[in-house]
Amino acid sequence: MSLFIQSRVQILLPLPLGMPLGGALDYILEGDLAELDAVKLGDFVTVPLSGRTVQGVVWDLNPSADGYDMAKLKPVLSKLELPPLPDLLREFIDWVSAYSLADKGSVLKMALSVPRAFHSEKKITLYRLAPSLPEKLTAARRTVVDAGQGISGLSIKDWALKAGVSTGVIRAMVKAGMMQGEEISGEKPFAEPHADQAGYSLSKEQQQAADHMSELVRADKFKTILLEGITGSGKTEVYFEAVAAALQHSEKPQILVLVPEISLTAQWLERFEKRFGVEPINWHSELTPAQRRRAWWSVMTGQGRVVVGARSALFLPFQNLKLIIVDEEHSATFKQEEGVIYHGRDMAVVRARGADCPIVLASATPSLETLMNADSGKYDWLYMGSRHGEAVLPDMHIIDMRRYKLKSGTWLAEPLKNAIQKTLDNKEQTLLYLNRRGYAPLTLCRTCGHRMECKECSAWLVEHRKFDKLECHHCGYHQKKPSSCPSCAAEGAMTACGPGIERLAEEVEGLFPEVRIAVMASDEITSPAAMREIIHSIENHEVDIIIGTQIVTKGYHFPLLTLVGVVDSDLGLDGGDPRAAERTWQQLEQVAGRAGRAEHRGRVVFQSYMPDHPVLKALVSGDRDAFLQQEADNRENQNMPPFGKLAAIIISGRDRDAVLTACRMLARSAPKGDGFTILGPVPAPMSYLRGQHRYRFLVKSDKKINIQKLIRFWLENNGKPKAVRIQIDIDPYSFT
DNA sequence: AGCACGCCGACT
DNA sequence: GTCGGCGTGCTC
Repeated sequence: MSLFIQSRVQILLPLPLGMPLGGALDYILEGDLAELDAVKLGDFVTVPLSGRTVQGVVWDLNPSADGYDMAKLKPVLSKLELPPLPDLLREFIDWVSAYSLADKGSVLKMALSVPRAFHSEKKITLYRLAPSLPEKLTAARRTVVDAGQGISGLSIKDWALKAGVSTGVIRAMVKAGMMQGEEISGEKPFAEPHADQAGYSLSKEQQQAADHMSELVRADKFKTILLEGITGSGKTEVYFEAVAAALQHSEKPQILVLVPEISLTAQWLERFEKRFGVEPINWHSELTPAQRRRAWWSVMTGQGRVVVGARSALFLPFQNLKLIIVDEEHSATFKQEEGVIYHGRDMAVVRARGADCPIVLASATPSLETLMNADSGKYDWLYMGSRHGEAVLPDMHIIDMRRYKLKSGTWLAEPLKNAIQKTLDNKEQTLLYLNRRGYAPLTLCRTCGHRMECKECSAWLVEHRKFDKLECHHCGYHQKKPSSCPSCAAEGAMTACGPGIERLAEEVEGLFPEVRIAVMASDEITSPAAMREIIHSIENHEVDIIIGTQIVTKGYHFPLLTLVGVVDSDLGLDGGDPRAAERTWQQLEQVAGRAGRAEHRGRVVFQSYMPDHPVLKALVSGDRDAFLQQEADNRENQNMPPFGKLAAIIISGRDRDAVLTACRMLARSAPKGDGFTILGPVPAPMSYLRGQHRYRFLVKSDKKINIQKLIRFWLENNGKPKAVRIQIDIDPYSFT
């Protein structure tokens, strides 16, 4: 009779099934699956979808009956024998989808980005000694029994290893019934971190911050803490104490540490291992499928303790999340710009609120948003203003480049060259910072002025002499450098313009022929192992001068590094982006922080053509507060975040006319009202990217307006524009 | 994401 | 004539 019980359920499929309502699909539960409690929220099921079978997650057990035509519904085919997706993760997915206006299926897809995780799950068999054993045993079997007292479950291989016998002995014992096997579904567990071994000796300031955080961890409640510590103040060691507190405070706690670029954190991993005795669980996009499955399962089963990962780790199925740390919280890398567009730091706070656990935002240069939340008392604010140990803050000054005439094709002014020489004489290290990969950012024809541009993007092609090519940094397109001008055919007239770090390295080699140089850029260092190697060679003083881009700003600590030269401090200061100044300040402050982190006093030199710019003045005078206050005032006057809300709507497509038509349509139907304005359309910052034309609207509103609702209303009251894609970016990161 | 449907170019 | 290119649209 149970055959006649039927009920409607909603199943969310990990597929991008259309915007903006694209939610779960309706199916019917029938037969055994319709029995009471046979299927629960979060259960994994298989369902038919346009002729094939797909996996999905039960999202609603009692959907309103007026949805999809009941007669057309198809049945849920089967339930997979798996634990359900945790409630908190389901709620988080709902929240992220509602906030970012990305459809739920896409968000679920991120959470389930585990190849074949619930398909062919690994089975491992663990063995234990049988409760009663014969009196007489062979010598080998005796050693196994002696070694195995109180051991509950090991694989055959681990038993053999433990007892020092061959696997044959164990196998025979299994066959003879002296061992009992239990088949466990799942992956090999990760080692447990040791929280109780001694930590570091902390300064009084560090200890206070650590104590405060540990107390909040023990309080076991949602709370956001800004841990602000100047570069070199030892933030990592301090938040490790909060991690230790979380590990000690509860049963099977789980801890998430978000870092900006996981593949570049070799030093961080070493520090973690030193403190906790084991490696943490890594989560990032470059894991192999097997690594990914193992990490996901360890989190899903509650076995995994500490995960360190990129922003996507927020979507792991934690069972018992007790603490989140966001390291370098100001970092732009936390903003995901493709697919589901979200800010990892902001979503981390939401995740912590859902899990009702504390979250620590750590940075030497916190974002304006975070500082304002701390200032208003919404966040707890811990400040560490002194460097750990003997280290003192570096001495900073600006070189006014207008006073020096540089030979063409060179970028280092006299005072910086002298400073480098002096540093070399002292047997210390120099870091030259230039945030430009490649040899030269522009190649132009001296005869006709033709510029080498990407055909698919509105960007110049950057010369990479090392790889003998011109490359687009936006889409990856590359070609050989032409010997004659593609426009006027002039021979040998193609000229490199402007500096990239390769070219800077060339200049340095010319000036100091004897020195050992390391060039650090993302295209040179392609693996964590390569990074580790280069870091070690710097630590071992096998390098005198480091020439690097962005990636050197990430928390490295080199005791002998005493001089930092910022080759072009003005990069990124022009252009109307209101966030440019803040970003440049953060970047330069971070780079400057690399200097003099041990007993040697550091020195930082900024080369600039705009020495009076507020960013540089703030850096040199150390008067951060005045600078940030001015930034805050600017934003307030323009009603920009965090004072008002902002969203970008990007219309893109291969066919420019279709894009413009869609824009006109949207402009015509743009809602009007109080408390908000819709600006645009204008060409987006990269108006032609990967062969896609891109135009943008900006929606700017007061804080009290529900900007998501407004955008939904607008887009839903519009016919579906043809042949274009509409992307919504809530809280866009760059807003020119 | 798949998969079907559909409307234009060069092949036995 | 038809094989097949991939643009467009739909899936409970």
